[in-house]
Amino acid sequence: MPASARDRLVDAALELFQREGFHATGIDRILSKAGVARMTLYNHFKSKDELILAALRRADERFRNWFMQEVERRATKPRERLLALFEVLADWHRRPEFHGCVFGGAASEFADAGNPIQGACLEHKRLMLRWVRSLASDAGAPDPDALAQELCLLMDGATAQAAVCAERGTAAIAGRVARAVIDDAIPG
Amino acid sequence: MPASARDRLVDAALELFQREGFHATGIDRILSKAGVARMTLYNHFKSKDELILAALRRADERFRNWFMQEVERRATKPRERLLALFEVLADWHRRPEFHGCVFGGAASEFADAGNPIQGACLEHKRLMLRWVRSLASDAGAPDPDALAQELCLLMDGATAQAAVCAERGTAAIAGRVARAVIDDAIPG
DNA sequence: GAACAGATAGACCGATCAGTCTATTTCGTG
DNA sequence: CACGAAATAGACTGATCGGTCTATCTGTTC
Repeated sequence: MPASARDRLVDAALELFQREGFHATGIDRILSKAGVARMTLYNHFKSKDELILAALRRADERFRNWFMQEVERRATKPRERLLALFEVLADWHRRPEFHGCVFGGAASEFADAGNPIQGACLEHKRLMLRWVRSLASDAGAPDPDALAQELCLLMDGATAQAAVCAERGTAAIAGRVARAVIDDAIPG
Repeated sequence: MPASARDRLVDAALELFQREGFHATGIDRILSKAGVARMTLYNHFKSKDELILAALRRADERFRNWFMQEVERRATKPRERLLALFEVLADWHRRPEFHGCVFGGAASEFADAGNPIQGACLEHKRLMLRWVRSLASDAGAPDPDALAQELCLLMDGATAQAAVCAERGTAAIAGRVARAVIDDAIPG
């Protein structure tokens, strides 16, 4: 069963947005990449901004699912899962199609206050934070909220640096700091 | 003495680029904001990309000078200067015109390989890293390079988060982690 | 005052932008 | 087979894009 026109649109849009940015990607490029007619797009989305929102929603869902599965696959003990965060992060950064965090890019291209695209970026970060907090809680952190904030900050820093530098060892640096932070935060 | 047409162009361009992004900012908006004629721009720069490069060069120079001065003003002892990094960072994030790191935005909008704009972003990060390394060295860190990488990663993480979240307490979290990292890295 | 350099306004170019509309075709369901 | 929904190609709009060109004007400096 081939993917629906709508799915192909969102996939094509997401890939182009990540690779070339949002404003730099024209509707025509998305259409030809998805192999879809112009009116089909506007039957499913009332504007490019709505397509952007759909693409970000898909990016969030896909990325978080992948990330969570990878962490669970690599470690079972809660404390080791916190460390595994940074191994999975390194894997992501090493992928040839890695072009930085698409939510960071979206937030910088649509920084006008109250833009719903901003909200989608915020929601993604919020969901990631909540998940890391649950890991921190499982690991017995006395203040799981603080630990999660610190670990998410380290992940965002490594990703931001990896997006600018071709050098991709930033996740390892973040992981090194994370180990100290975790050891410091979790008794025993 | 009024600023030269060229200076006004670069200033106007930089402000618009930071606030609205690079592709989203048209030449006409820059011209009218700078109060400069169209041909004057193209007498000084052969293309919009060259204007972008000039704006990034100015951003780098201005930001680094301000940051270094603020750190030096706040602390004299080398170790305290490392901690002051995150106070100055917090000040930056609190500024009403803060819209994230313009170099991160540029890198995400011009991610095509070999783009000179990428090079300008890389150079900025490289110069910041070098300066932090010299601070770490002054503070007696046995491995100033590693400490500087960790601190820069923390700064980038705090800035990336502050750009997405309206909540701006991220520099304080990074500073908290930084203190532990510094205490761990520097003997005594 | 003459010559020259730099800035000016604004018309103009071809390309592309997001979005609309029509007319045709495809295809699963009753 | 017939109906209707969905997708198709492609023409079209008005606006804007980055960039070029000309003709005028302003302000130094010999």
